[in-house]
Amino acid sequence: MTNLSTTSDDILACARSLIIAGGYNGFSYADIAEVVGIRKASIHHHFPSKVDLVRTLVFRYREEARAGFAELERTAADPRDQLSSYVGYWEKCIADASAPFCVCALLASELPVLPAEVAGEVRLHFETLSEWLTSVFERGAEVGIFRLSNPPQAEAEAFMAAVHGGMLSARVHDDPKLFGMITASMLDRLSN
Amino acid sequence: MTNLSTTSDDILACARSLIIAGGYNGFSYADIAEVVGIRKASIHHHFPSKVDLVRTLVFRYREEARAGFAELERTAADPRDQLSSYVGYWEKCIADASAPFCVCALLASELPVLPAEVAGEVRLHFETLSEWLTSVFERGAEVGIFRLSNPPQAEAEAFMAAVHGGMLSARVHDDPKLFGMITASMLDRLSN
DNA sequence: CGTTACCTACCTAGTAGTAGGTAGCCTGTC
DNA sequence: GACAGGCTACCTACTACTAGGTAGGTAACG
Repeated sequence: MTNLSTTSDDILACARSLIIAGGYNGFSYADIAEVVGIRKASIHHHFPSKVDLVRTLVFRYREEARAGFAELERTAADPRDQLSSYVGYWEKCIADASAPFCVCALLASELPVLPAEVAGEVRLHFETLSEWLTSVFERGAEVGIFRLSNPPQAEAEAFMAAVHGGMLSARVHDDPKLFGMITASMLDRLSN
Repeated sequence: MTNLSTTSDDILACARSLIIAGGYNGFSYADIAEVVGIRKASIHHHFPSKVDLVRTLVFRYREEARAGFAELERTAADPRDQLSSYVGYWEKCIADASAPFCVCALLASELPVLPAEVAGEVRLHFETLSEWLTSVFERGAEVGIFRLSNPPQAEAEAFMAAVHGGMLSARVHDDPKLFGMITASMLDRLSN
Protein backbone atom coordinates (compact mmCIF):
# COMPACT_ATOMS: atom_id res chain seq x y z
CA MET A 1 0.00 0.00 0.00
CA THR A 2 1.40 3.33 -1.03
CA ASN A 3 1.58 6.21 1.40
CA LEU A 4 0.60 8.63 -1.38
CA SER A 5 -3.00 9.66 -1.45
CA THR A 6 -5.03 8.04 -4.19
CA THR A 7 -7.04 11.17 -4.84
CA SER A 8 -4.65 12.65 -7.37
CA ASP A 9 -4.64 9.30 -9.17
CA ASP A 10 -8.43 9.34 -9.17
CA ILE A 11 -8.35 12.83 -10.66
CA LEU A 12 -5.91 11.72 -13.35
CA ALA A 13 -7.93 8.62 -14.18
CA CYS A 14 -11.13 10.62 -14.39
CA ALA A 15 -9.53 13.31 -16.54
CA ARG A 16 -8.15 10.62 -18.82
CA SER A 17 -11.53 9.13 -19.54
CA LEU A 18 -13.06 12.57 -20.00
CA ILE A 19 -10.33 13.48 -22.51
CA ILE A 20 -10.89 10.20 -24.33
CA ALA A 21 -14.53 11.16 -24.64
CA GLY A 22 -14.20 14.77 -25.74
CA GLY A 23 -10.66 16.15 -25.77
CA TYR A 24 -9.00 19.01 -23.94
CA ASN A 25 -11.87 21.46 -24.22
CA GLY A 26 -14.49 18.78 -23.69
CA PHE A 27 -14.26 18.64 -19.91
CA SER A 28 -13.97 20.96 -16.94
CA TYR A 29 -12.76 20.85 -13.35
CA ALA A 30 -16.42 20.76 -12.36
CA ASP A 31 -16.91 17.50 -14.30
CA ILE A 32 -13.98 15.90 -12.51
CA ALA A 33 -15.13 17.21 -9.14
CA GLU A 34 -18.50 15.57 -9.56
CA VAL A 35 -17.11 12.17 -10.53
CA VAL A 36 -14.30 12.04 -7.97
CA GLY A 37 -16.55 13.37 -5.20
CA ILE A 38 -14.41 16.32 -4.29
CA ARG A 39 -14.77 20.08 -4.58
CA LYS A 40 -13.54 21.93 -7.62
CA ALA A 41 -11.03 23.92 -5.58
CA SER A 42 -9.48 20.74 -4.19
CA ILE A 43 -8.42 19.69 -7.67
CA HIS A 44 -6.37 22.87 -7.87
CA HIS A 45 -4.60 21.69 -4.72
CA HIS A 46 -3.34 18.63 -6.61
CA PHE A 47 -2.97 20.25 -10.03
CA PRO A 48 -2.67 24.04 -9.87
CA SER A 49 -3.85 24.50 -13.45
CA LYS A 50 -5.58 22.50 -16.14
CA VAL A 51 -2.34 22.52 -18.11
CA ASP A 52 -0.51 20.94 -15.15
CA LEU A 53 -3.17 18.25 -14.93
CA VAL A 54 -3.16 17.33 -18.60
CA ARG A 55 0.61 17.60 -18.97
CA THR A 56 1.05 15.18 -16.06
CA LEU A 57 -1.61 12.90 -17.47
CA VAL A 58 -0.01 12.71 -20.91
CA PHE A 59 3.44 12.30 -19.40
CA ARG A 60 2.25 9.26 -17.45
CA TYR A 61 0.44 7.91 -20.47
CA ARG A 62 3.65 8.20 -22.44
CA GLU A 63 5.62 6.39 -19.75
CA GLU A 64 3.02 3.62 -19.62
CA ALA A 65 3.21 3.21 -23.38
CA ARG A 66 6.98 3.07 -23.28
CA ALA A 67 6.80 0.41 -20.57
CA GLY A 68 4.29 -1.51 -22.68
CA PHE A 69 6.64 -1.51 -25.68
CA ALA A 70 9.51 -2.71 -23.49
CA GLU A 71 7.26 -5.49 -22.17
CA LEU A 72 6.42 -6.54 -25.74
CA GLU A 73 10.12 -6.59 -26.60
CA ARG A 74 10.68 -9.07 -23.77
CA THR A 75 7.63 -11.28 -24.12
CA ALA A 76 6.56 -11.41 -27.77
CA ALA A 77 8.18 -14.11 -29.86
CA ASP A 78 8.72 -12.19 -33.09
CA PRO A 79 7.84 -8.88 -34.82
CA ARG A 80 4.53 -10.22 -36.09
CA ASP A 81 3.62 -11.28 -32.56
CA GLN A 82 4.55 -7.87 -31.25
CA LEU A 83 2.26 -6.13 -33.70
CA SER A 84 -0.66 -8.43 -33.07
CA SER A 85 -0.20 -8.08 -29.31
CA TYR A 86 -0.16 -4.32 -29.77
CA VAL A 87 -3.39 -4.25 -31.78
CA GLY A 88 -4.85 -6.90 -29.49
CA TYR A 89 -4.32 -4.59 -26.55
CA TRP A 90 -6.28 -1.87 -28.29
CA GLU A 91 -8.96 -4.27 -29.47
CA LYS A 92 -9.54 -5.17 -25.83
CA CYS A 93 -9.60 -1.53 -24.70
CA ILE A 94 -12.10 -0.66 -27.40
CA ALA A 95 -14.27 -3.73 -26.94
CA ASP A 96 -14.69 -3.33 -23.18
CA ALA A 97 -14.93 0.44 -23.60
CA SER A 98 -12.34 0.92 -20.87
CA ALA A 99 -10.33 3.24 -23.13
CA PRO A 100 -11.91 3.31 -26.57
CA PHE A 101 -9.41 5.82 -27.93
CA CYS A 102 -5.75 6.73 -27.58
CA VAL A 103 -5.48 9.82 -25.38
CA CYS A 104 -2.70 11.22 -27.52
CA ALA A 105 -4.47 10.54 -30.80
CA LEU A 106 -7.45 12.50 -29.55
CA LEU A 107 -5.35 15.37 -28.25
CA ALA A 108 -3.32 15.34 -31.47
CA SER A 109 -6.41 16.09 -33.50
CA GLU A 110 -6.87 19.37 -31.64
CA LEU A 111 -3.15 20.10 -31.57
CA PRO A 112 -3.40 23.67 -32.94
CA VAL A 113 -5.52 24.83 -29.99
CA LEU A 114 -3.65 22.88 -27.32
CA PRO A 115 -1.48 24.65 -24.72
CA ALA A 116 2.15 24.38 -25.84
CA GLU A 117 3.27 22.18 -22.93
CA VAL A 118 0.55 19.63 -23.62
CA ALA A 119 1.21 19.71 -27.36
CA GLY A 120 4.86 18.95 -26.68
CA GLU A 121 4.02 15.87 -24.61
CA VAL A 122 1.65 14.62 -27.29
CA ARG A 123 4.31 15.01 -29.97
CA LEU A 124 6.78 13.07 -27.84
CA HIS A 125 4.34 10.16 -27.57
CA PHE A 126 3.94 10.02 -31.33
CA GLU A 127 7.71 9.95 -31.71
CA THR A 128 8.03 7.13 -29.20
CA LEU A 129 5.31 5.14 -30.94
CA SER A 130 6.57 5.62 -34.48
CA GLU A 131 10.14 4.84 -33.47
CA TRP A 132 9.09 1.61 -31.82
CA LEU A 133 6.89 0.55 -34.74
CA THR A 134 9.65 1.37 -37.21
CA SER A 135 12.09 -0.79 -35.24
CA VAL A 136 9.57 -3.65 -35.26
CA PHE A 137 9.10 -3.37 -39.03
CA GLU A 138 12.85 -3.19 -39.58
CA ARG A 139 13.44 -6.31 -37.57
CA GLY A 140 10.56 -8.08 -39.30
CA ALA A 141 12.04 -7.25 -42.68
CA GLU A 142 15.56 -8.31 -41.67
CA VAL A 143 14.42 -11.63 -40.27
CA GLY A 144 12.32 -12.17 -43.39
CA ILE A 145 8.97 -12.42 -41.57
CA PHE A 146 7.65 -9.32 -43.30
CA ARG A 147 7.75 -8.72 -47.03
CA LEU A 148 7.58 -4.98 -47.39
CA SER A 149 6.99 -3.14 -50.63
CA ASN A 150 8.13 0.12 -49.03
CA PRO A 151 10.82 1.19 -46.55
CA PRO A 152 10.13 0.02 -42.98
CA GLN A 153 9.55 3.58 -41.83
CA ALA A 154 6.83 4.13 -44.44
CA GLU A 155 5.18 0.82 -43.56
CA ALA A 156 5.33 1.64 -39.86
CA GLU A 157 3.78 5.06 -40.40
CA ALA A 158 1.00 3.59 -42.53
CA PHE A 159 0.35 0.94 -39.90
CA MET A 160 0.20 3.55 -37.15
CA ALA A 161 -2.13 5.70 -39.22
CA ALA A 162 -4.44 2.75 -39.80
CA VAL A 163 -4.53 2.05 -36.05
CA HIS A 164 -5.50 5.63 -35.25
CA GLY A 165 -7.97 5.85 -38.12
CA GLY A 166 -9.36 2.50 -37.06
CA MET A 167 -10.16 3.88 -33.62
CA LEU A 168 -12.00 6.70 -35.32
CA SER A 169 -14.02 4.39 -37.55
CA ALA A 170 -14.89 2.11 -34.64
CA ARG A 171 -16.08 5.15 -32.71
CA VAL A 172 -18.19 6.49 -35.54
CA HIS A 173 -19.85 3.17 -36.30
CA ASP A 174 -19.97 2.25 -32.64
CA ASP A 175 -18.53 -1.09 -33.68
CA PRO A 176 -15.44 -2.41 -31.88
CA LYS A 177 -15.06 -5.19 -34.43
CA LEU A 178 -14.38 -2.66 -37.17
CA PHE A 179 -11.08 -1.82 -35.49
CA GLY A 180 -10.15 -5.49 -35.52
CA MET A 181 -11.10 -5.79 -39.19
CA ILE A 182 -8.94 -2.83 -40.15
CA THR A 183 -5.89 -3.89 -38.18
CA ALA A 184 -6.24 -7.51 -39.32
CA SER A 185 -6.25 -6.27 -42.90
CA MET A 186 -3.02 -4.36 -42.23
CA LEU A 187 -1.35 -7.34 -40.56
CA ASP A 188 -2.41 -9.71 -43.33
CA ARG A 189 -0.60 -7.79 -45.98
CA LEU A 190 2.75 -8.01 -44.21
CA SER A 191 3.39 -11.54 -45.34
CA ASN A 192 1.52 -11.81 -48.63
CA MET B 1 -23.19 36.94 -58.32
CA THR B 2 -25.60 35.28 -55.96
CA ASN B 3 -28.46 37.21 -54.43
CA LEU B 4 -27.83 35.50 -51.10
CA SER B 5 -25.77 37.47 -48.65
CA THR B 6 -22.23 36.28 -48.42
CA THR B 7 -22.07 36.83 -44.67
CA SER B 8 -23.57 33.49 -43.74
CA ASP B 9 -21.11 31.82 -46.12
CA ASP B 10 -18.29 33.74 -44.45
CA ILE B 11 -19.51 32.53 -41.08
CA LEU B 12 -19.63 28.94 -42.31
CA ALA B 13 -16.18 29.16 -43.88
CA CYS B 14 -14.74 30.67 -40.73
CA ALA B 15 -16.39 28.10 -38.49
CA ARG B 16 -15.09 25.36 -40.74
CA SER B 17 -11.49 26.41 -40.37
CA LEU B 18 -11.92 26.91 -36.63
CA ILE B 19 -13.35 23.40 -36.30
CA ILE B 20 -10.49 22.02 -38.36
CA ALA B 21 -8.13 23.63 -35.89
CA GLY B 22 -9.76 22.62 -32.64
CA GLY B 23 -13.08 20.84 -32.94
CA TYR B 24 -16.56 21.67 -31.72
CA ASN B 25 -15.54 22.96 -28.30
CA GLY B 26 -12.44 24.64 -29.64
CA PHE B 27 -14.13 27.78 -30.95
CA SER B 28 -16.81 30.26 -29.94
CA TYR B 29 -19.18 32.72 -31.56
CA ALA B 30 -16.82 35.43 -30.33
CA ASP B 31 -13.98 33.91 -32.36
CA ILE B 32 -16.09 33.91 -35.50
CA ALA B 33 -17.33 37.44 -34.86
CA GLU B 34 -13.78 38.74 -34.68
CA VAL B 35 -12.67 37.08 -37.91
CA VAL B 36 -15.79 37.87 -39.96
CA GLY B 37 -15.95 41.44 -38.64
CA ILE B 38 -19.44 41.24 -37.26
CA ARG B 39 -20.96 41.28 -33.78
CA LYS B 40 -21.54 38.06 -31.87
CA ALA B 41 -25.29 38.63 -31.78
CA SER B 42 -25.41 38.97 -35.57
CA ILE B 43 -24.22 35.41 -35.98
CA HIS B 44 -27.33 34.29 -34.12
CA HIS B 45 -29.36 36.06 -36.81
CA HIS B 46 -27.93 33.68 -39.41
CA PHE B 47 -27.58 30.62 -37.19
CA PRO B 48 -29.81 30.72 -34.10
CA SER B 49 -27.67 28.26 -32.20
CA LYS B 50 -24.21 26.76 -32.41
CA VAL B 51 -25.81 23.41 -33.19
CA ASP B 52 -27.61 24.97 -36.19
CA LEU B 53 -24.35 26.42 -37.43
CA VAL B 54 -22.34 23.24 -37.16
CA ARG B 55 -25.14 20.99 -38.43
CA THR B 56 -25.47 23.18 -41.53
CA LEU B 57 -21.73 23.25 -41.95
CA VAL B 58 -21.36 19.47 -41.79
CA PHE B 59 -24.36 18.99 -44.06
CA ARG B 60 -22.75 21.17 -46.72
CA TYR B 61 -19.42 19.46 -46.24
CA ARG B 62 -21.12 16.15 -46.78
CA GLU B 63 -22.81 17.39 -49.97
CA GLU B 64 -19.51 18.73 -51.27
CA ALA B 65 -17.85 15.39 -50.62
CA ARG B 66 -20.64 13.55 -52.38
CA ALA B 67 -20.29 15.88 -55.37
CA GLY B 68 -16.55 15.27 -55.33
CA PHE B 69 -17.03 11.50 -55.48
CA ALA B 70 -19.47 11.88 -58.36
CA GLU B 71 -16.93 14.04 -60.15
CA LEU B 72 -14.26 11.37 -59.68
CA GLU B 73 -16.63 8.75 -61.04
CA ARG B 74 -16.98 10.82 -64.20
CA THR B 75 -13.42 12.01 -64.73
CA ALA B 76 -11.03 9.40 -63.33
CA ALA B 77 -9.96 6.68 -65.73
CA ASP B 78 -9.99 3.71 -63.37
CA PRO B 79 -10.29 2.79 -59.68
CA ARG B 80 -6.60 3.33 -59.06
CA ASP B 81 -6.86 6.78 -60.59
CA GLN B 82 -9.86 7.56 -58.44
CA LEU B 83 -8.01 6.68 -55.26
CA SER B 84 -4.92 8.64 -56.19
CA SER B 85 -7.03 11.64 -57.17
CA TYR B 86 -8.79 11.37 -53.82
CA VAL B 87 -5.57 11.29 -51.81
CA GLY B 88 -4.09 13.90 -54.12
CA TYR B 89 -6.91 16.23 -53.22
CA TRP B 90 -6.09 15.84 -49.53
CA GLU B 91 -2.37 16.12 -50.14
CA LYS B 92 -3.02 19.51 -51.70
CA CYS B 93 -5.31 20.64 -48.88
CA ILE B 94 -2.74 19.62 -46.29
CA ALA B 95 0.26 21.02 -48.15
CA ASP B 96 -1.23 24.48 -48.71
CA ALA B 97 -2.79 24.37 -45.22
CA SER B 98 -6.15 25.41 -46.70
CA ALA B 99 -7.88 22.53 -44.90
CA PRO B 100 -5.27 20.37 -43.20
CA PHE B 101 -7.84 18.02 -41.72
CA CYS B 102 -11.18 16.49 -42.59
CA VAL B 103 -13.91 18.34 -40.68
CA CYS B 104 -15.80 15.11 -40.06
CA ALA B 105 -12.73 13.19 -38.94
CA LEU B 106 -12.05 15.85 -36.37
CA LEU B 107 -15.62 15.99 -35.15
CA ALA B 108 -15.76 12.19 -35.10
CA SER B 109 -12.99 12.05 -32.56
CA GLU B 110 -15.10 14.01 -30.08
CA LEU B 111 -18.29 12.20 -31.06
CA PRO B 112 -19.36 11.27 -27.50
CA VAL B 113 -19.61 14.91 -26.44
CA LEU B 114 -21.15 16.18 -29.68
CA PRO B 115 -24.77 17.36 -29.84
CA ALA B 116 -26.86 14.54 -31.30
CA GLU B 117 -27.80 16.40 -34.50
CA VAL B 118 -24.17 17.10 -35.33
CA ALA B 119 -23.12 13.55 -34.46
CA GLY B 120 -25.75 12.25 -36.88
CA GLU B 121 -24.41 14.34 -39.74
CA VAL B 122 -20.87 13.21 -39.03
CA ARG B 123 -21.93 9.57 -39.06
CA LEU B 124 -23.68 10.07 -42.39
CA HIS B 125 -20.50 11.44 -43.94
CA PHE B 126 -18.53 8.43 -42.79
CA GLU B 127 -21.14 6.17 -44.35
CA THR B 128 -21.00 8.05 -47.63
CA LEU B 129 -17.22 7.89 -47.68
CA SER B 130 -16.90 4.23 -46.79
CA GLU B 131 -19.60 3.25 -49.26
CA TRP B 132 -17.86 5.08 -52.08
CA LEU B 133 -14.43 3.67 -51.20
CA THR B 134 -15.87 0.17 -50.96
CA SER B 135 -17.41 0.53 -54.41
CA VAL B 136 -14.07 1.69 -55.80
CA PHE B 137 -12.26 -1.27 -54.27
CA GLU B 138 -14.93 -3.67 -55.53
CA ARG B 139 -14.63 -2.35 -59.06
CA GLY B 140 -10.84 -2.42 -58.86
CA ALA B 141 -10.92 -6.04 -57.80
CA GLU B 142 -13.44 -7.00 -60.49
CA VAL B 143 -11.47 -5.34 -63.26
CA GLY B 144 -8.31 -6.95 -61.94
CA ILE B 145 -6.46 -3.72 -61.25
CA PHE B 146 -6.32 -4.41 -57.51
CA ARG B 147 -5.13 -7.65 -55.99
CA LEU B 148 -6.75 -7.73 -52.60
CA SER B 149 -5.88 -10.16 -49.82
CA ASN B 150 -9.08 -9.25 -47.97
CA PRO B 151 -12.69 -8.46 -48.92
CA PRO B 152 -13.09 -5.08 -50.66
CA GLN B 153 -14.96 -3.68 -47.69
CA ALA B 154 -12.12 -4.51 -45.31
CA GLU B 155 -9.58 -3.02 -47.70
CA ALA B 156 -11.68 0.10 -48.13
CA GLU B 157 -12.03 0.56 -44.37
CA ALA B 158 -8.30 0.09 -43.85
CA PHE B 159 -7.57 2.59 -46.61
CA MET B 160 -9.96 5.12 -45.11
CA ALA B 161 -8.44 4.60 -41.65
CA ALA B 162 -4.96 5.19 -43.04
CA VAL B 163 -6.12 8.42 -44.69
CA HIS B 164 -7.57 9.73 -41.42
CA GLY B 165 -4.62 8.53 -39.37
CA GLY B 166 -2.31 10.04 -41.95
CA MET B 167 -3.87 13.44 -41.42
CA LEU B 168 -3.23 13.03 -37.72
CA SER B 169 0.41 12.07 -38.22
CA ALA B 170 0.98 14.93 -40.65
CA ARG B 171 -0.49 17.32 -38.09
CA VAL B 172 1.61 16.00 -35.22
CA HIS B 173 4.86 16.08 -37.16
CA ASP B 174 3.88 19.26 -38.95
CA ASP B 175 4.96 17.50 -42.14
CA PRO B 176 2.54 17.42 -45.10
CA LYS B 177 4.77 14.94 -46.90
CA LEU B 178 4.14 12.34 -44.23
CA PHE B 179 0.52 12.11 -45.39
CA GLY B 180 1.72 11.49 -48.93
CA MET B 181 4.14 8.84 -47.75
CA ILE B 182 1.42 7.00 -45.84
CA THR B 183 -1.16 7.08 -48.60
CA ALA B 184 1.44 6.16 -51.23
CA SER B 185 2.33 3.14 -49.13
CA MET B 186 -1.35 2.14 -49.05
CA LEU B 187 -1.78 2.59 -52.81
CA ASP B 188 1.40 0.68 -53.59
CA ARG B 189 0.17 -2.44 -51.94
CA LEU B 190 -2.95 -2.64 -54.05
CA SER B 191 -1.13 -4.07 -57.04
CA ASN B 192 1.80 -5.95 -55.53
C1' DC C 1 -44.43 48.49 -44.94
C1' DG C 2 -42.44 44.46 -44.12
C1' DT C 3 -38.16 42.07 -44.38
C1' DT C 4 -33.29 41.55 -43.88
C1' DA C 5 -29.12 42.39 -41.71
C1' DC C 6 -27.11 44.22 -38.50
C1' DC C 7 -26.43 46.71 -33.95
C1' DT C 8 -26.12 47.68 -28.48
C1' DA C 9 -26.99 45.95 -24.27
C1' DC C 10 -28.00 42.49 -21.64
C1' DC C 11 -28.70 37.62 -19.23
C1' DT C 12 -27.55 33.18 -17.23
C1' DA C 13 -24.62 29.57 -16.68
C1' DG C 14 -20.34 27.97 -16.74
C1' DT C 15 -15.03 28.51 -17.04
C1' DA C 16 -10.37 28.38 -14.63
C1' DG C 17 -8.46 29.98 -10.81
C1' DT C 18 -7.77 32.33 -5.85
C1' DA C 19 -8.21 33.54 -0.83
C1' DG C 20 -8.48 32.04 3.30
C1' DG C 21 -9.95 28.80 6.68
C1' DT C 22 -10.14 24.07 9.17
C1' DA C 23 -9.39 19.40 10.68
C1' DG C 24 -6.19 15.78 11.08
C1' DC C 25 -1.67 13.99 11.25
C1' DC C 26 3.21 13.72 11.75
C1' DT C 27 7.51 15.19 14.15
C1' DG C 28 10.71 17.41 17.13
C1' DT C 29 11.50 19.22 21.65
C1' DC C 30 11.01 20.18 26.55
C1' DG D 1 3.82 12.41 27.30
C1' DA D 2 2.38 16.83 26.09
C1' DC D 3 2.39 20.19 23.08
C1' DA D 4 3.81 23.46 19.40
C1' DG D 5 4.66 23.93 14.37
C1' DG D 6 4.14 22.65 10.11
C1' DC D 7 2.15 20.05 6.48
C1' DT D 8 -1.52 17.78 3.67
C1' DA D 9 -5.94 17.57 2.06
C1' DC D 10 -9.74 19.28 1.87
C1' DC D 11 -13.49 22.96 2.41
C1' DT D 12 -16.57 27.52 1.48
C1' DA D 13 -16.81 31.52 -0.86
C1' DC D 14 -15.31 34.24 -4.03
C1' DT D 15 -13.15 36.61 -8.49
C1' DA D 16 -12.63 37.66 -13.36
C1' DC D 17 -13.94 36.20 -17.48
C1' DT D 18 -16.15 33.62 -21.34
C1' DA D 19 -19.84 30.78 -23.12
C1' DG D 20 -24.13 30.64 -25.88
C1' DG D 21 -28.18 33.06 -26.30
C1' DT D 22 -31.95 37.00 -26.07
C1' DA D 23 -34.50 41.58 -26.32
C1' DG D 24 -35.24 45.22 -28.67
C1' DG D 25 -33.82 48.86 -31.70
C1' DT D 26 -32.15 50.94 -36.32
C1' DA D 27 -31.10 51.63 -41.03
C1' DA D 28 -31.37 50.11 -45.75
C1' DC D 29 -34.13 48.32 -49.36
C1' DG D 30 -37.58 46.29 -52.61
